[in-house]
Amino acid sequence: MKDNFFQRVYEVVRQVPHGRVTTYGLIANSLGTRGSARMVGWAMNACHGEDDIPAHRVINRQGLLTGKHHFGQINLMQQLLESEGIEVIDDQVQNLEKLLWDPSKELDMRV
DNA sequence: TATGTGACATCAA
DNA sequence: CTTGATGCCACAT
Repeated sequence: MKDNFFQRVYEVVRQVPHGRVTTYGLIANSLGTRGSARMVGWAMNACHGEDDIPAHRVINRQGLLTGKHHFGQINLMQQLLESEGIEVIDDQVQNLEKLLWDPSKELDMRV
């Protein structure tokens, strides 16, 4: 099982640098499925069955912690981000463009 | 088999 | 500027 699609998403998320964040659209874009950012979120929904998936580093285009509700505890996601040195205010990541990590750009996923 | 849903993104009005 | 509607692909029922 584990379609390559999901594994790809997990792998990218795992490779997100510490203290850095990425967005669903960016991941979806790097996967080659631009616009299907939902699949990234959907994959994350299944990330509970995976091991170490820093889903808290994955946020939406607005830098909003949309998926915080799925961490089991709403404050948890913000706590984790702040713990990494990321400034989060009102469930929103500050300096998003500075912390934003583009896998298709920073990561050479030629294959 | 078909329908609905989903942690989003983008376009149009 | 804001709000609404559509698309995307995979999974669940």
